Amino acid sequence: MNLPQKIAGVNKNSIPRLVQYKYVLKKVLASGSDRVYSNELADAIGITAAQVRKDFSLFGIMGNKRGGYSVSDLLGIIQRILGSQPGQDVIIAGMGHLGIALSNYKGFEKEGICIRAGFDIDPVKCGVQGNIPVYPFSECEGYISNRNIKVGILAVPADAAQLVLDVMVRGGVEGVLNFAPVHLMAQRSCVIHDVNLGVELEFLLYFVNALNNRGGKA
Amino acid sequence: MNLPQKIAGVNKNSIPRLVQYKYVLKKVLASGSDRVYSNELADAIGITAAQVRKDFSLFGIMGNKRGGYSVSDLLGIIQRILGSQPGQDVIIAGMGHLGIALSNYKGFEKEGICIRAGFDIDPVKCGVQGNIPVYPFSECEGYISNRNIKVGILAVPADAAQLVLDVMVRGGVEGVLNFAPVHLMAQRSCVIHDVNLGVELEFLLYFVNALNNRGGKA
DNA sequence: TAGATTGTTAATCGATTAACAATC
DNA sequence: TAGATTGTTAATCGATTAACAATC
Repeated sequence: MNLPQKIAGVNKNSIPRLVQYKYVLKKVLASGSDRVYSNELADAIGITAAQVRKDFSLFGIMGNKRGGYSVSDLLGIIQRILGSQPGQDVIIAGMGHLGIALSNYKGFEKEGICIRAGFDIDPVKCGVQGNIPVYPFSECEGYISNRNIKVGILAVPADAAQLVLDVMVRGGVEGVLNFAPVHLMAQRSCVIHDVNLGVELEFLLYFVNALNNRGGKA
Repeated sequence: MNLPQKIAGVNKNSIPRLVQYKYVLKKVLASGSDRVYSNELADAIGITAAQVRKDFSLFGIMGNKRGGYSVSDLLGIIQRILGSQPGQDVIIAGMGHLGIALSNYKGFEKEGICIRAGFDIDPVKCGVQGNIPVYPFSECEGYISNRNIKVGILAVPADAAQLVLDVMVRGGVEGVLNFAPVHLMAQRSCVIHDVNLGVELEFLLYFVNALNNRGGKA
């Protein structure tokens, strides 16, 4: 199972934007202001004000016809929609540089996300890496089921990814963020969201190359 | 400037799929086969065969009404479309764990991509990290212009990102893969492609939370 | 040939943009 | 009030899916 196509008719593309609005709102709030306009939010993330209002409309978010939106109210509503509550525990399989980078990621904490532990087959990587304890991969399934972990990050090589996913799913994980460049299949119901860094870079290269071949040396 | 909206009427979503087809085709070729069917490609990346044929149709790629596609031919055509040629030089600004992870990324090399160097303000990070030389950030602009680097990866903290982008653009970069969680603006023409790992994780969390709130404890 | 797969067209679906009435 | 901003509807745009004729 990949991403579910539909959650109650919600525009899938609006979700990452809600997350971005949340980030911006926190900055605005920290800056002391409690009022924000749709065009300010739009500028802050590089979209149009109409898009912002449309997103809000889809989720029934209402502002004030005159005075924009209350930052703190809006933040609360968006956090509720996203399910951002304290205590969202996550584990990481594969503590290479990417795994460590994610375990160090600033800002997860203030979204209520806690990276609890890492797992690796390499004993050298076990112990403590950065902020989190790292255990042998053999303990992964038990850890997940004992602590009722719902989300895992897959940062292992491509050829190990399916096997590691199977272990995570057996442990009881319901969602996986997959950085391995392979298409995975979950045995049981588990949402898989793929992030392929190679594809992202090549996607960019396409546009750089395409623009050059238009202007110049094609 | 963010991603250009249109390159000659091409479906933007088909580009990352072309990259994925390329990966699959290389595997198939390595396995010794030189024939592939649209449904095989579809299964390998988790989409439908109709989507594969539609993508090909958009780029004028033709197979054989009976026998599918020649893997080697198809690979050549897709590589030409993507501009995958040897000698695509890339540099990285910010050699934290994410920067190092990217510099170690297997598989860039066989796509003709070469991560040439890293840059960091921290002298401790300079020298050699993994596979590439790391220079003081002060040398970044000169390096880019001297070596005619066209693409940069931004793996620095959010508050440094705009400044580092400005330097890269002054050096002559035409495309940037940005991992910093801020919306950047380029002075001159430069394609910016954002990858926000926090957003990706929260996007996944939304679906996990939403599915739970449907079935159970909402 | 008969069967299977392609390439393309038309239909559907979904997302974004534009426009504007409502209203504070 | 006059002006400005919202919330929503309609129009547009783009992407995916379905269907099927073409054909090897």
